[in-house]
Amino acid sequence: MSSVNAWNVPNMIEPKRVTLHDVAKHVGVSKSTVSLVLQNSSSVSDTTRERVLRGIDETGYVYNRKAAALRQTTSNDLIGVMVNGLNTPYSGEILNHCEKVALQRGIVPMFSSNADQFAQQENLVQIYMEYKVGGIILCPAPQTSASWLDKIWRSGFPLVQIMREVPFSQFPAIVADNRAGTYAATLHLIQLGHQKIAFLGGREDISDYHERLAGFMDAMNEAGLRVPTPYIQPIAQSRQAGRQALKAVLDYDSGISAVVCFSDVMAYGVLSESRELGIKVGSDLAVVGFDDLADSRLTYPALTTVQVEASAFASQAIDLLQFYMKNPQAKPERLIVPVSLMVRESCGAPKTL
Amino acid sequence: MSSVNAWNVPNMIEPKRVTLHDVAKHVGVSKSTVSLVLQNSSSVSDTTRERVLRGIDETGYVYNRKAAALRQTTSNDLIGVMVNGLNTPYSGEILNHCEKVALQRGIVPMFSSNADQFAQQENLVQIYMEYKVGGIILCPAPQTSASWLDKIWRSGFPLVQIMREVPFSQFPAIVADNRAGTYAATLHLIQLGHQKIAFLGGREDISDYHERLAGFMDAMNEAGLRVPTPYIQPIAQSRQAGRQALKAVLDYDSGISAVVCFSDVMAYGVLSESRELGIKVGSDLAVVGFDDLADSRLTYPALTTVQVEASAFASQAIDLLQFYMKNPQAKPERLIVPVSLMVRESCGAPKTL
DNA sequence: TTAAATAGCTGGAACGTTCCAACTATTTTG
DNA sequence: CAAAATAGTTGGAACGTTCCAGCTATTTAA
Repeated sequence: MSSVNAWNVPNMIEPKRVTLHDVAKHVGVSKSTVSLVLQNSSSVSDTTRERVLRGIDETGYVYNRKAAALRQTTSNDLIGVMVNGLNTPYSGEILNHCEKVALQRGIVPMFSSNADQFAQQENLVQIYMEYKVGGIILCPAPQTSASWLDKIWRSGFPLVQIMREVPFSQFPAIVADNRAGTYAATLHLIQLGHQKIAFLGGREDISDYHERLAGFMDAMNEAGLRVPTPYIQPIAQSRQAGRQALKAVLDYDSGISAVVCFSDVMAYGVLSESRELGIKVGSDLAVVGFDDLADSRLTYPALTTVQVEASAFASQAIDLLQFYMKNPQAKPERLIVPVSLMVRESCGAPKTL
Repeated sequence: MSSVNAWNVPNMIEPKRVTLHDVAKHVGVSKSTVSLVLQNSSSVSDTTRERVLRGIDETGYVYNRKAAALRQTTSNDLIGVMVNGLNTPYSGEILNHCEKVALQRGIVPMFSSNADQFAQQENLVQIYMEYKVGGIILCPAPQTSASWLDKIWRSGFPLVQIMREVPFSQFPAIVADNRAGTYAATLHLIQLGHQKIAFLGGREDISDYHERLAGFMDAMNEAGLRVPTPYIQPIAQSRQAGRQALKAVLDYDSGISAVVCFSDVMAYGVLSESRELGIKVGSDLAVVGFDDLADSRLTYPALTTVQVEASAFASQAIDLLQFYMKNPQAKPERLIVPVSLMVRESCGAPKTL
């Protein structure tokens, strides 16, 4: 083994930190000049820039963002991004795209999750503030109030909501076209001849649930189809919940021939449960999801679902946040991410045609 | 709507930042005292602590971590955690548990992903250093070298590897008992009477692949079973890859009756493809995975798999990192996370018995 | 030819903490 | 009762940057 091992090398006691000043001395300029080089200032000649850059390399200098941020009046290279779960598939997509976009723009995202708990959200937003982030992207936990959001803004931290929004608040938000999505999905099922259609999953204390349910109801009402209360099963959203919800709803009415799921993950649960119950998805039961996770085209049968591009959330959220970081007084925008129904096999062949 | 809206409130121009000094003046003590209160120092009387705390509340003071960190010699309340993907299920579990553990200990994790690319890893670790993290937890990207790890250590940043480790390096690492895991899984299949068993998925440039493959080969060799080269399909790991790999391997030998998958995600792909091909998993084909994601007990059939507790990775990684932050010269530990075979339905009923 | 403008660089003050040595009461010890 | 120890508090010097106003040559304008 050619490499030197850590325990053979007791000199990691950091001989001394190399600072801007050290680089300056080494190169023979002032620290101000070195600082200007780091900031890509145009008022430094190419030759000195060259020399300083080399000096930085030779001394092994590493920039100290903490010191920099202390002096700077506004910090626009650090933002907080809080989702509702670090291990939920759709959030994962968001995080992934946020990181990509942020890195492209030279801004560093501090990721965290509120785990759908307001207390944790409060705690972590406090930490964001202590780190003096330039702004916050937030998927608000249940029980987040408009006045709380207001408090954050007034403390000087621009904030944009994603995926969900606090009811009756008017703060910047980027949400999917939830209502249109479930409407399209439900309409599609109705056109296939289904009449007894259930709506499975979601939490009643979160805005997107109501929007998606509304889209479903729109289509059902327009078609004059009845929706008995037990057809609606708002029992959170997880694979497990999907399995339970399907069982519950079929228990109530075994004639149900189609289900609209709050999310793809719910739908995966429905797929599993169907298989267990010996129900053939596609022919016996039509299933549609919401989100269009990468996996959804790889299930069998492939899942019909409403696509919401996670990358759109990510890039628009960062765009919008940066906008508010520059213009904190600007009018709050509410952006709608378009959706599109991806028809695959899980909704089956036409029944009436 | 009772709340005041942001755009009605043009006074968000931050009247002025409240500092330690302001709090001190407000309470009538020195800034040093306020600082001591913030650090929970025992050398401040209960009555003044009380007063200061109230003062902090009244002035709306928010702690400035950047300023604090600038003065502190060592920062042990901020660490970097880099996984190989923000949107891969197992990494999601790790992130989730890391956040939980970190928050309990009052340390803030900066999450990021190297996307399995060394260049991105280098870039982000540089940023970690610029933020003066106290240490780094890293799932190393392919092509990470021992000398690179050494460089990080020597710059004063303790680092522990998780899930994988750089070959021929001897730096702290926490890895699953990969070899024992696939050995147990393969042995189980052999005992069920299977003889033609394939190994699907994984990347040859990452350590865990070789360990898992070795465990598989151990069991096969011990049983005297042949493993033609095409039985081994190292084509990354994803649901898509799982589908492809199964097709490829059955194409080569349709007599294969069992597959050991590099990961659960691979196995999900195998499950989907089997269904598409009309192969009954459990009776026609035995499938085992690796990881035991939460979903794996909810698939149909439920997936037999090797369980590796993500929470163990998370808490042990943070433990170990904190240890090295305190004792940078300590001998590097290599911790093995135990695994256990979870027998469910996807490996089917005994064949020979 | 002189005044004004500019390009390039500079030293010092500031940012908001923590650390340190020192200071004052108060309590304990011999 | 004096000396020593202790509990509680304090001001000032760091930490490593950025910002600002100013400085010196050089170039441009009049």
